Amino acid sequence: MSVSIKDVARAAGVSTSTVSRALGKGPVSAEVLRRVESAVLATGYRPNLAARQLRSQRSMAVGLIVADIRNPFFTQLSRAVEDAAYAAGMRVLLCNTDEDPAREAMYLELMAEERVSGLIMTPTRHLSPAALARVGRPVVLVDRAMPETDFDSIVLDNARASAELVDHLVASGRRRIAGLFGSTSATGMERRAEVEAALERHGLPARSALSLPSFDAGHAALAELLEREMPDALILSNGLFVRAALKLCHERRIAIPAQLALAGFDDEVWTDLVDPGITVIRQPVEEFGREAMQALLARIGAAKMRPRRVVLAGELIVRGSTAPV
Amino acid sequence: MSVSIKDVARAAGVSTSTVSRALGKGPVSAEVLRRVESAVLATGYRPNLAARQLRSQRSMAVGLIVADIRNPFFTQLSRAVEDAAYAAGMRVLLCNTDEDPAREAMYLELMAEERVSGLIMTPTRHLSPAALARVGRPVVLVDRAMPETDFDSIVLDNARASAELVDHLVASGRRRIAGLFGSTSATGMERRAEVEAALERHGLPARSALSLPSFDAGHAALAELLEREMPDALILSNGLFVRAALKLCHERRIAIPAQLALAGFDDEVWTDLVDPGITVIRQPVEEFGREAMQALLARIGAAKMRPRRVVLAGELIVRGSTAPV
DNA sequence: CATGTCACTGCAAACGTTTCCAGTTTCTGG
DNA sequence: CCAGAAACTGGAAACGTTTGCAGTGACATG
Repeated sequence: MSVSIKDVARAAGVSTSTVSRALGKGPVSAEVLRRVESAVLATGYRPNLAARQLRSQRSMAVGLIVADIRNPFFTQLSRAVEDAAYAAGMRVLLCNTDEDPAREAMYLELMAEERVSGLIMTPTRHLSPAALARVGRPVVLVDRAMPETDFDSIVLDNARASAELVDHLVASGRRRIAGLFGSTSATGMERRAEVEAALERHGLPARSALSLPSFDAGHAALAELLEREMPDALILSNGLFVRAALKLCHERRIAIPAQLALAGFDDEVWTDLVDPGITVIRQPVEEFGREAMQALLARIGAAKMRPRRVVLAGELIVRGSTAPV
Repeated sequence: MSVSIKDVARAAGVSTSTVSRALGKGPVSAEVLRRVESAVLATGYRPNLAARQLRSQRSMAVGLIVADIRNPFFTQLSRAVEDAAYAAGMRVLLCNTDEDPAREAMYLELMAEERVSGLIMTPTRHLSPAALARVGRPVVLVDRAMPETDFDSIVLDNARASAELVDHLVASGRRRIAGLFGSTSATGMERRAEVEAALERHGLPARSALSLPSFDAGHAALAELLEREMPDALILSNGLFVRAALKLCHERRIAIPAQLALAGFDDEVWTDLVDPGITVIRQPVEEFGREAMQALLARIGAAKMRPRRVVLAGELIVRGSTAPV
């Protein structure tokens, strides 16, 4: 049916071992190499990756587990990871957990079955390090990782970014600052803590809420938050929440920035298209992806290394949504 | 090293064949099934997918080749495909061509090597049917497909959508209607032809330009287009172009809809957050993905079927960007 | 000339499954 | 009670590679 290495060997008049070595990096004579190459062309041979993987016990595939690819942050991340992976001759298996620990666990299983050579993921808060270790492959955590984790991790400097946001809002005259943070991730928790700490440094009260990181959940949480006691500024811990906040302001005819200032994480494509533009922390997402892949390849190469943590700085982009009143 | 089916067989006191049947759907006694299941648990066995694929010649993976996952249309599409695929017990291999025929060809090669059991793709205009057939796997085209293609395809009713856009703009008083269309896809070509036909039916002149489907290229093309002769309405054949047009209007302080009406394809998340909201054709993207996967599975099941074409209707969503002046 | 080294090659054994085949037991109908 | 079918099981042969081992010559070194 399909043409195998045997057909190539026959066409080139050599053994299958020699073909294998000619295609790989084993030592072969120039003459044989030439014959094998033309035999490959003549027969239209394509190596069977399953056979190769079975024999060599290496898969040339990495897993990428994110919450939801439709979140632009993860979209960008995945694209960067794919590019880096293909450049290194590896393929990517993408999974969406929808922040559901059960799906997360299922996909970890699947990755183990696939014998991926490594794993990049944005874990939920509920994933135990033990479960992660049980996968038995190198793992790199991106965007979300407890500070004291045993795995390599690439994260934003959340302390600095949170402080910058708070400082900026205070400088622009806001005093009643509320925040909404993702409830499922270590990152959400971290940003909340850092925002509260920064507020405390200014001697201001902290009003923070948690929500599942989805547009609808965020929208509902914000509605409730604004209901209780109207703040004069809102800090949103991710792009979905920023969008939900903006939508809510439109619906309630809340004037930005006059009545309410808006600032958050993630510089999505539309943040400078709306009026006023939204003040955000831009995260170096592409760099997250590249660094993650690089860390993973290093880890695959040398399993025994102390876990490495890469902390990247965000960039505060000031727009009209936080203009002084 | 890793635990194989042999270990399970030994633990359960049966042969490997029986374990295989117990795990698959072969006939086994209840007693043996029980023993095998507990042996699997006890040993922590995970089937080796490479071995399974090698032996059974089936890969349980489908390829998905799109232009760029960062385009929200493809993001949504890929998510829908993934969901449908995982539901059917299949994995997805995602590739981004960036509209580059060379990369497209390379990924087709790769898919062949992977022995994917099927392929879903949004081809560039330059991909020859012959090259596609050479992959030797079932292929389903999504979003982009010549009407007379030999492959299954899922497409938008571009004729109707284009006519609706034109009719709406004319009804709202516009007469100098220009369009920008993606140059790399059959869809861009089709929409251009249909828009021009609709304009002709109204006895109006057609002014259309082509551009690579990226934000920057679209932005540049639009700048040039507006330079030459200012239209009173713009039709944009994809979400990137809509965004580029809006950005350009902001930069040039062109008033929407007073000076220029904006309408296009793809209802991205921000189209109702900007002011005025953008009039668009909403495409049933999730349905594209589901239908594509379903068609692919059908085709995998029965190779010999006449090619089937699914045409889905878009929905015109009228917003302020095309309000009558 | 003897010896060792080196570059190259082929043989054959894996890698972990599934599946064909044949064999054994148990059930069913007459 | 027998024949035949049906249900279940194990043995062994694949699937297409890579790779350890051993063998061949060629060539340099002493």
